[in-house]
Amino acid sequence: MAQETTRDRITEAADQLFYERGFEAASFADIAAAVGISRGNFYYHFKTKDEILEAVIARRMANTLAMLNDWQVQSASPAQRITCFIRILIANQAKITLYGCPVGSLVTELGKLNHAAQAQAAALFTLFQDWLSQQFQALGCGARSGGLAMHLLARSQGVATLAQAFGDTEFISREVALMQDWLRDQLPPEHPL
Amino acid sequence: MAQETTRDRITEAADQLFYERGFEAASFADIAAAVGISRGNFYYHFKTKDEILEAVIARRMANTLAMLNDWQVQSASPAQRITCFIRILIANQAKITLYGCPVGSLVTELGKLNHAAQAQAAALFTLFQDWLSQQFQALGCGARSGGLAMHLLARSQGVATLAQAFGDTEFISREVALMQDWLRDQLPPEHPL
DNA sequence: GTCTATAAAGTGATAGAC
DNA sequence: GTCTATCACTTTATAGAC
Repeated sequence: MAQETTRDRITEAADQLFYERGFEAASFADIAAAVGISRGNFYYHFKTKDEILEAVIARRMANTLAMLNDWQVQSASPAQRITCFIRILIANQAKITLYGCPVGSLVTELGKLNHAAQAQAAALFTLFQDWLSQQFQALGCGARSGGLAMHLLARSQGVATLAQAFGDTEFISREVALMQDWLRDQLPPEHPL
Repeated sequence: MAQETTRDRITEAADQLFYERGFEAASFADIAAAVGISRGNFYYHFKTKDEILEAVIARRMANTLAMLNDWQVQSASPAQRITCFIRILIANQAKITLYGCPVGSLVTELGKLNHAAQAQAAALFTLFQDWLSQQFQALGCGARSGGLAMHLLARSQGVATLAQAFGDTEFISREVALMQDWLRDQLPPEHPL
């Protein structure tokens, strides 16, 4: 692994600040302060704010792919892999309660701003959707797989939104249990949990 | 009904722009242009941007209460009333596909901004939650009513988020059908649809 | 590769004429 | 009640010294 460049440190700080404060609200000054460099130095690494956003989305894509591959390798069955997805809500409950879903909130904001990068950000959803769809396929759900994947994605989005609105981690636990019940109901007899 | 005041026209335009562009991104200049008055005149009616936000939230509270009362009066059964709620997704599908849910996106943004009005905005969710909870109570769902109401609220939030992300109205239709199936499953035998 | 200084435009907000 | 003019500040972005 190569040494972490200043560019990487900027991207990392921007990733976090875009999540915590939103894309527009997070200013260059905020990011520069977080990294510990001057605003001027900034433009040596990124020419525009949109370039930083692009780098942040690319970083998230890479991190998401790595996570999905981890789940793919470390889980024994498709049903267990889907359970990994459902349980991110638990693993990240503290941050979700404060800031919502990093993907959902970014895509929503970019949509309202009519920002060209909205489609790239939405591709993060597609990453999850395709992967989940593959798992449902492996379970034998056939043509229903894509719809089941979108359904689960929507469920977790809604949970994140309401958990943030009310600052309620208990709600996350209850809904995660419901999603696991739902998953059990989708399993064909030949693929129990 | 009294004549519409300039203050009302400002609140109405701000309501729409906060929805379409977001609270921070919608500037005084934008709102003033939409109403057709000068920026200076603005401050005769509202001293700060937070005051406009307060007025917008109050407006939405009043409109929501009126809508819930309408459903209460015009529907014959609790199950039909819950169906009214589910079907807002269909009624507003064009705007939802472009801008997401007006309540969810506002609450998420205000949370990220650490804005004091986040709690007031979240009270819009509580309005729906209490009303839905009453309907489930009337159906005989007892202690489960509050949880069922939150569950349905989360489902519709998730659908709005993904529909905006992908610009997909078809997805709304499919998920609305699933929600109606779900509702049917919650109904006790003595309260069919 | 990092800094200071600064430009150019937009923001919320104010003062005062009419 | 509405306007114009303006302030103080922040934003993204640039220029040039080191």
